[in-house]
Amino acid sequence: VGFTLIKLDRALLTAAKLETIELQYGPDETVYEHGARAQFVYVVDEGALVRLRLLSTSRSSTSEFLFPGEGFGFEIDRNHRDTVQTLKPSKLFAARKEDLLNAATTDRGLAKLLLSAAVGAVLVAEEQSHRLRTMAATEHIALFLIEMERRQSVSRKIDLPMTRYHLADYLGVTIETVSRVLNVLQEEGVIQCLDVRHRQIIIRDKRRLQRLASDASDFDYWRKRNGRKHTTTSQDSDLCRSS
Amino acid sequence: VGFTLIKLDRALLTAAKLETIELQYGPDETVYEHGARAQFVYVVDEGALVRLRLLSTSRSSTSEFLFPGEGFGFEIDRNHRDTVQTLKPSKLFAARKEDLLNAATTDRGLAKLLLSAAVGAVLVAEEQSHRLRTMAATEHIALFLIEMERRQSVSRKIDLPMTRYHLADYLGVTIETVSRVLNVLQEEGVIQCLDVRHRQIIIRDKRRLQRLASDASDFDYWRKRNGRKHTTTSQDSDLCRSS
DNA sequence: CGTGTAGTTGATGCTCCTCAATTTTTGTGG
DNA sequence: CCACAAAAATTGAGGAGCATCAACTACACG
Repeated sequence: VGFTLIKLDRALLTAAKLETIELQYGPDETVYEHGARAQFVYVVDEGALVRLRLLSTSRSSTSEFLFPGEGFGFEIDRNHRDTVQTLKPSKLFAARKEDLLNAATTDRGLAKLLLSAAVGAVLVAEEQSHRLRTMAATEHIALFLIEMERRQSVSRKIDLPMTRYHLADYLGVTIETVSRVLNVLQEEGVIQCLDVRHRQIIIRDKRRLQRLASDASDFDYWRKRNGRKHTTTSQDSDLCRSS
Repeated sequence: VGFTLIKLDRALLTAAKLETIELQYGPDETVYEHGARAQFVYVVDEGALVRLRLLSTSRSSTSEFLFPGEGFGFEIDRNHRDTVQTLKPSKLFAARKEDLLNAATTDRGLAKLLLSAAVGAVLVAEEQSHRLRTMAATEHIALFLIEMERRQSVSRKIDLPMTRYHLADYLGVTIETVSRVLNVLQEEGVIQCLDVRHRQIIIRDKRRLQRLASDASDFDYWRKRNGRKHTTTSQDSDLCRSS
C-alpha cells in the first residue's frame, strides 16, 4: 500500500517534469504545520516522515507514515490541514503546487495521473477505516509489520523509525498494547528484535504472521497469564488463507 | 460531511452537462456489485442507499450511506470495488464515466472540480479513520446522529433508513451496542424515537448531544447498572466547543 | 552522574463483545 | 383478518480485550 493526501509519488512528479527544489531535514523537524500555506507538493527521496493531525486537547492522531518514493502535501484549499514531521534525517523534493496544476491543464495524461492518485488515496483511506472497524490489536499490528516489510524492500529486515506513540496513534491502540504484542510476537519466535529499542525487526515466520493478520483469535498477548481460552485444539484452522 | 468514492455530487454532474439516464429502484435492490464493470457514475435524487464491501468469511463492512445530492460509483479501474444497494425506493441519475472523463479533458474547470471531489473524498475518509481510532461508542453514535440531521435538512426529524446491522458495521460496533446506546439516549431525554423500530428520531437536546459527541466519559449506557464512575461533578466542562 | 525520554511490565477494572433468550415487526399463505 | 414463520431489534449475564495508572528499566545527553 502506498499512501497519502492524494497519492502523489515519484513517478507522478517525474512525469510532470517540474522544476523541483531539494530539501534536507534533520530528525524531528517539521516540514509544514497545520494551517500553513499549501504552496508546495513533496516527494520523499530518503528518510522517513509522519503525517498527523494535532488535536485540540488530547494527543495527536497519526494519519500515515511516509517512505522514499511516496508523496504528500497536495491540497485543494490554500492551507494545509495536516502536519508533517521527519522521523529521521530526510531528503525531499518539492515542486510548486501551481506548477503541477498548470502542467495538468495542458497535459491530459498528467491530469489523469493526478486524478488516479487522488482516487488511489481514497481507496487506501477507506481500507484503513475498514481495518480500524474490524481488526483486533494483534491482527492490526501483524498486518502493519507485513506492510512495513513490503514498503521498505530491504528484504526481511524492518526498520521502524517511529516512536511507540506514533505507532499506537496510527493503529488506534495504546503504547502499552503495542509493546506487549511485539513482546509476545518475539517470545513466540514470529519476529526477532535486533536492537534494544525494538526498532529494528526481522520477520522469522512470515506465514504465521500472515495468518495472525487475518485471524489472531487463538493468539493473544495475555495468553500466558490466563491460559488458553479456546481449548478446541485448532491450532491451524485452515479457513483463512486469503492473501 | 458529504461523501464518496470520489465525492461526486449533483453540482458536478450538472456542471458537466452530460446526458443522464434516470433510474428507479425499489427497496433492497442492488445498483451494482463488487467486480461489475464500472461504466456509469451515479447521483442520488431521491431515497437512500448504502455502499459496502462484501467480506470473505464474516459479515460485510459498511463504507458510507448515500442521500439525495450525493454521488458514487466513480472508479479509475474498469471494475467496481464496492457494492451499492438501496435502503428504500430510490431515484438515481446515471452518466457514462467515459463521457465525464472526456468532458473533463476539454473543460478545465470540470477537471478541477473532479480533482476537488476526489481530494474531498480523501478528507472524509481520513476523518472517518480518525473517528474510528479515537472515539468511544457513545460519542460515535452521538456524532452520527448529528450528522444525519445535517444531511437530511428536514429540520430536527431524523430518518434512519438503514438496519442496525448497517449502522453497527459503519460505526465499528455491534448491533447490541447501538441498540443499548440509543435506548439510553432516549431514556435520558436526549432523543425521542417516534416509531417502534427506532428509525425515526427527533433530537430533543442538541447541545447535550454535541457534548456527548466530543466527550461521553460521564455518560454511558451501563451507568444505570454500575452507578457513576467520575464523581467530579463536571457536567459541562466547556473545553470542547469546536464545531 | 543526575535528568529526561522511550520503552517495558504489572495490577486493576472499564468498555464493549459474545452468546443466548426474548420480544417485536414483517412478510406469507390460508 | 388471523396464524405462522422469518427477520429485526431488544435485553440480560458474563467475561474477553484492551485501556488506564503506576512503577520500573535502559539508554541518551549534557
